[in-house]
Amino acid sequence: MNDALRAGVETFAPLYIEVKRLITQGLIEGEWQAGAALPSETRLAQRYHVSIGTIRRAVDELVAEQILVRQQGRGTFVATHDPKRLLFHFFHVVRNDGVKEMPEPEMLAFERDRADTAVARRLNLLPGERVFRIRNLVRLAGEPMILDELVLSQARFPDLTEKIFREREATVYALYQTRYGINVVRAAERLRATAAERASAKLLNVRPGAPLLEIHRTAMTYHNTPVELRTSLVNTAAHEYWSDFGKA
Amino acid sequence: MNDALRAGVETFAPLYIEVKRLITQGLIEGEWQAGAALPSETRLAQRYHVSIGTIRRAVDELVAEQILVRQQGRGTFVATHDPKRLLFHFFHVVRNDGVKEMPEPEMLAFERDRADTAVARRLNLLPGERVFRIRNLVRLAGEPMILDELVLSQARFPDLTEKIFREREATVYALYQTRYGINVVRAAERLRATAAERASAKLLNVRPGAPLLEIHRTAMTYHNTPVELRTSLVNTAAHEYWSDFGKA
DNA sequence: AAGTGGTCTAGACCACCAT
DNA sequence: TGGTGGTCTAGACCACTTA
Repeated sequence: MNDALRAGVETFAPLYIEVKRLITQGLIEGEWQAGAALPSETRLAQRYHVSIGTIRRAVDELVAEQILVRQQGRGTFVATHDPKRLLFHFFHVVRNDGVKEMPEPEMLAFERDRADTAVARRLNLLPGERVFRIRNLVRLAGEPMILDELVLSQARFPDLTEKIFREREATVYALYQTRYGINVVRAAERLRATAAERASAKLLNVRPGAPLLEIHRTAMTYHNTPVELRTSLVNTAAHEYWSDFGKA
Repeated sequence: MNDALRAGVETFAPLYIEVKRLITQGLIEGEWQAGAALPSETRLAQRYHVSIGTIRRAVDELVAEQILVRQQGRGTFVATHDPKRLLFHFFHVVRNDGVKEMPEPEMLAFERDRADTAVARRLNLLPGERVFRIRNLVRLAGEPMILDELVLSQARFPDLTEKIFREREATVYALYQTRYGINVVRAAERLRATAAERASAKLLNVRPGAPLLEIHRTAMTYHNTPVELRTSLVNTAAHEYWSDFGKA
């Protein structure tokens, strides 16, 4: 594109970074929906007036970030939130012997609330903005194992109701993606050990004061924009949190 | 290299993977020591009879794995275990407000033992092989915060003594690297919540039964070969474990 | 000024998938 | 058979470091 696309951009970046930004923009604007195929690399090269090598460099990074998926001979696709992706990329609790079990969530409460300063900061909202608070009990192999609370901006999920959330057919992130066009692409997690309070202990079937793993997650969409806060309490008597999935 | 280097290799892999393997082999054999510069990409291309593009592809991956470090205009270097690398890549405990504090370890015990079946499996040893067990109390900002136990194969660290370990000048991984030529390049960690036992509680200055974060780490060198097991007990009253460093 | 890594190009050939 | 991604090449030019 030789400066054509760069015109008007103050700060110059490598071409492949610009191309990556343009592709991401297309994803944000819904030009390519989840599961859809992108144009072939040849066509993308024509469209952005760069060589195929530059396209490949940009797509390489989006594939590394698990935003796109390449399939040789078929094409390049927008990653979808199927159960497999959830398990491998966003769910890190594993049985002691290494077996991954599919989480089975049950909604306990669905409330409307307002963001305090901490929530506002972490969700990029103003203090006092409306949020949903949703509590779930998650079972593994039928046993209650995780208690979590989600916080979402009402502005971002305008018509979300308790019924929609409870009766969804797929994972929570698939709901965000299909109904609201919000594609969660990354999650940052912070962990600590804590003691079970009476209410949590009862739900998780442990004694009050028992050690639980507390996980604070911020789930993000493109450009690291936060869209969901989640606090999980995990009974790690027979399970562990695996910190390094995926690498080599 | 057009099949020249591939001759004798049964299972064909892309050239850049072969080149990556050859460079890694050079690192294992000590051809390039920690901190040293590799030959320039032009020279590597000549040496392995491939184009510069293929060299770059191989080096790209080693850089992504933090095994090599590129510096434009200067060259490509073997990553060293300086305090900064430790903090950013291998030490995930951070103060609640996000400030990273440099860990200050104090050796408590240095013992010789034999591997039980679990240790043997995780360290790729035979049950009964000799190991070191080293316990440390780690302070953050002067306060006791982490209790850890390392398990190392005596065969891998032949002349290691209590004195050498205690009087080392740099980090543990720098010691492995400079004295034994073992470069720790990756660590896998599994976490759980546990209750403080009497002895640990006393050392960490918490009450018995207080929740502690238990971290099981396997530190690995090239080809995911395990070289160190480490179990840490962390007081997370004012600290957290950050799970996703480094990404975007 | 010389040498290094960083970007970008254009094109060849291969492996795989759909039809 | 035609289209897709995957690999590999050769070379140009740029940005940065060192001397």
